[in-house]
Order: sequence, then structure tokens, then C-alpha cells
Amino acid sequence: MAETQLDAVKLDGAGPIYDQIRRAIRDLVVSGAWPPGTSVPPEHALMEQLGASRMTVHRALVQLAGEGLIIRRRRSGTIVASPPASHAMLDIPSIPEEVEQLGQAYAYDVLSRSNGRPTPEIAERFGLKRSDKVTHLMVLHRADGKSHVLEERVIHAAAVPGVAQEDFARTPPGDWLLQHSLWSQAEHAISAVGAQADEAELLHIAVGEPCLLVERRTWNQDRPVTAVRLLYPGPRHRFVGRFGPYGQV
Amino acid sequence: MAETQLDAVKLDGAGPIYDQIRRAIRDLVVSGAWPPGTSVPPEHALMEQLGASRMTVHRALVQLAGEGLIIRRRRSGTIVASPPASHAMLDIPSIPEEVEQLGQAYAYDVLSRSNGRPTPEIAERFGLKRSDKVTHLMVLHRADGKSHVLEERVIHAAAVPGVAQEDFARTPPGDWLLQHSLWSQAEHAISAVGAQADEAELLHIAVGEPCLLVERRTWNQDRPVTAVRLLYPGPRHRFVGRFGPYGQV
DNA sequence: GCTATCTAATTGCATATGCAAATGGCAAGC
DNA sequence: GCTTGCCATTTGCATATGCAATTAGATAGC
Repeated sequence: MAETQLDAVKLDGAGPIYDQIRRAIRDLVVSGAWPPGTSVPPEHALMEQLGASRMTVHRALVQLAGEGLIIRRRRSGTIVASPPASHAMLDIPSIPEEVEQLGQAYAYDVLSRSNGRPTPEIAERFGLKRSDKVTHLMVLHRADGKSHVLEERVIHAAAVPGVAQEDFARTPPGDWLLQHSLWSQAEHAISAVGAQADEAELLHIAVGEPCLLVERRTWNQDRPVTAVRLLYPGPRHRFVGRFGPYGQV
Repeated sequence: MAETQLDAVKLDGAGPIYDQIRRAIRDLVVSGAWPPGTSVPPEHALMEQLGASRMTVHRALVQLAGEGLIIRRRRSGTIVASPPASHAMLDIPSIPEEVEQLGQAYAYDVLSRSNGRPTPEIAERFGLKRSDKVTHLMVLHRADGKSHVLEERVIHAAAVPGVAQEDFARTPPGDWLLQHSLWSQAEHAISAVGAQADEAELLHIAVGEPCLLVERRTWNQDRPVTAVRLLYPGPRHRFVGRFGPYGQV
């Protein structure tokens, strides 16, 4: 449980006070300055530090709690929440967890791994500059021994310290990145493609067999972090989302 | 601009007052009792009607506005918002609009249409009872003359008055339903499949060619409304979503 | 009729106040 | 040591009050 630095909360004078407080704390959370578990100063402390009334501070904190950024409990105080990975269609799923939730045994192989510059094709496909240093990976995930999904991943070395030394022997890159990097925005694209020859061989399916392709890119404060291409074989896989007319339920 | 019935707002005594007010108004909105454009009573009226303070009423309304259910403007008052269809991955897109946004000419053909009971296969696939009366449709949507998407739809007649008389000559069923029915929940599932022979012929692609399959079911207060199966040919189509670690951005 | 101005309705925001509810931790008693 | 009960801290909720900002509609002036 880390200490918070009270004076890290700075208002910018733009807009309503409650919203300035909200944004100030939100930025500290999403930037990683206050990692999950950090205790947020109590309302009275913020109130004095910022010269606002308790109700104004309260309003900001209640809103942040509603957004899931912080968790508040009487007497214990307020702490930064751990980002949940539970949005089904709008999330970054952990492949090991997915497989294990299906009651199957998870395993994976790192097929290849290299540090260097992206090839033009990869740079184009993942929206990177040719000058960026990247780690490039191919990983095959298996469920009960059967090929589950083929992962091609590019990691922007500058955004993820230590990635060049990591060999991903114990943790697959997706999960490793969730622990060792921050992201503030992601983009999914889902499409259907036919398997290429090399892909078909690895996934043990016929060439041209329909596959669900998930391409995802993530950024941290507008800097690219990683891009991944997940190829799920056949009609066995589906992405499900539930929602209402005014947004998610 | 319809009138609101002030006494339609009823508290249930469960939980905080601001939340009772919030839920009471939310229910009136999502149930359709207060359709879009309806003016919500001003804070003072609700305050007197409910015996709560203005700030408590205010808190409920501010929250509803934040959720997008209502729109508030000084002096003009508060009105019920129109449900937006802009969530990209989590929405019910209008196919004509989608096509026209691509700058292509939209057209469609109703390939078949029938009223009756669902076949066992359809009942199973769409989660309906065999005894439900349904309208069954096959529609081909075209963009610039080319096949764009093949739609198979089942509409639960009891949930949509007038569907048995409608021939969908002027408006495709998806758009017609958005105007003539209410829904409170929907479920998407996206997967990749190979085209069957009949589907391939209609879409002008080869048998087995990968297609993106979107299956969607919608309910209104737990009663099924419609189920649809949208088959998008080939890798031309993609579903895109943007989000952050704490939810949508 | 047209325009500029004023008025009043309505929401937006902040504060001060008070009490309720939950609970971590201490102290007393066994 | 263990349990019980109390106290202080922190958040949750509701109210009352006051002023600011916005703007629809009325009014006055031309």
C-alpha cells in the first residue's frame, strides 16, 4: 500500500472545481503515478490542500468511483482500483485465463522472437515508424494440446523497459505486457479472413479455412506500446457483447 | 414535445433517495413511457412532488444526464434524449447509413417473407419457443449494386405490433424495427464462418469463402423482440472499437 | 413589423452543516 | 491470550442556501 503525495493533486483552473479535481486524480491514476492499491488522500486532506469544500471533493471522488477508477470504503478510505479485464467485447483478454475458463489445459510456444527494426510490411500493418526499435514475436497458444490461436506481436521497445531482455519463457507476451506496461487506449478490429499456408499449418486447418482475425493496437498517452494480430481458427470462436440502447448494461 | 405526467415518478423506498429518483426516471425512459423529446419536469416540480431537496433531485438528474438518458439545458429544461447509435462495436448500426457513409449507393431486396411459427432449426438458433408467432425474412443489402450483406431475421410478432401487415417495401426491416419497436437489451456475437452454397450464390462469392457472421438478439424487458443473422462476405468488413483500461473512451 | 432589451425560469455550481453507517484499532475486562 | 465493547476516522447522504449562467419569451422602442 503505497503512500500518496498529497501535493501531486494539481488543479488547472479550467471548468468546474469538482471536475478539475476529478481530472487531476484521474490523470494521476491513468498515468501510473498512483498505481493500483495506492491510497488516495481522505476527503478532509484534499479539502484543505485544495481549498474546496468537502462536498465538492466528495463529488469528484464519487464520480471517479462510479467510473471504476477508485474504490471507496468507509473508515478504510479510498484506494486506486485495479483495472478490470472484464468487458467481454471491449477488453484485453488474457488468453491463458480464457482457455482455463473453458476447463482446458493451457500451454504455449514462442515460435520466434527477435529484436530489431520492423520490416516495411510490419511497420505498415502495425502503424509504426521504420526507425522504431521493436521486439517481434510469434506465439502459438494451445488448449488441451490443440492449436487455439496464433499470435503475432510487435512491441515498441521504447515504451516497455526490459522487453529486449525478456524471453517470455514463463509468461506469454500478452500477460507479461499487462504486468510490465501501461496503456491508456486500445483499438480493436475484428474481421474474417482465410488462413494462409503457413498459418494453416500451424493451426492444423486447411488453407483458406475461415478464421477470426483480431487486430489490436494499444497506446500509452499517444505513444504506441504494442500491436498484436490474433488469428483464431474456424467458427469455434466468437466474440460476445451485451449492451442496451444507451450504452453498456 | 409531449407532456410529462409528474405523478408517474414513483419512488420505491429502496436505497438512497437520489438513486430511487434516478431509477424511477430511468425506468420511465427505457420503458418508453417517456419517449425521446418528452420534457422531464423541472427540478422544483420533482422536489415538491417527491418531498426531496433540490440538490437531491439535481444529483439524480445530473447522473442520468451523464449516462446520456436525458439532456439538460438551462432555462429550456430537461428532455429525454434520443438513443444514440454511435458505439461502433456496441451498437445496432443502420445498414443503409453504413453504406451511404462509405459513399456508395444503397439498395436492398426482400428475398422472402413469411408469417407463422418458427421451424425447429430457427427456434433453436434464435432462442425462441416453437409456439411463438414470428415473421421470418431474408433480405439482401447491396452497395453500388454489389452484394453487401445477407440478412436473415426473425421478428417476434407479439412484441412488435403491426409487423404482420408490414411488407418492408420502403424501409428495410432493421431500420423499420428501430422506429416501430423498443428494445432494452441486446447481445452481439461475432464469428467467422465459411459461406454455404446458397449464401455464396447470393453474395457472389465462392463456397467456403470466409465471412464475418454477426448474430444479434434483442429483448425488451426480457421479452424477445428480434433476432438477426448478418453475413458479411470476405475480409472487406471489419468491426472496430476503441476503449481504455477503465472502459470506453 | 422588426429589433433591442428586460425578465424570469431553469439548470449549474459551490458552500456549510449535520447526522448516519461502517469499521480499524485500542482499551478494558476476563 | 482472547474477547468484548468503545472511540475515532472516513465515507455516505440529505438538506438549506446563495449566486452564476443561460436563454425563452415578453416587452418596449423604433
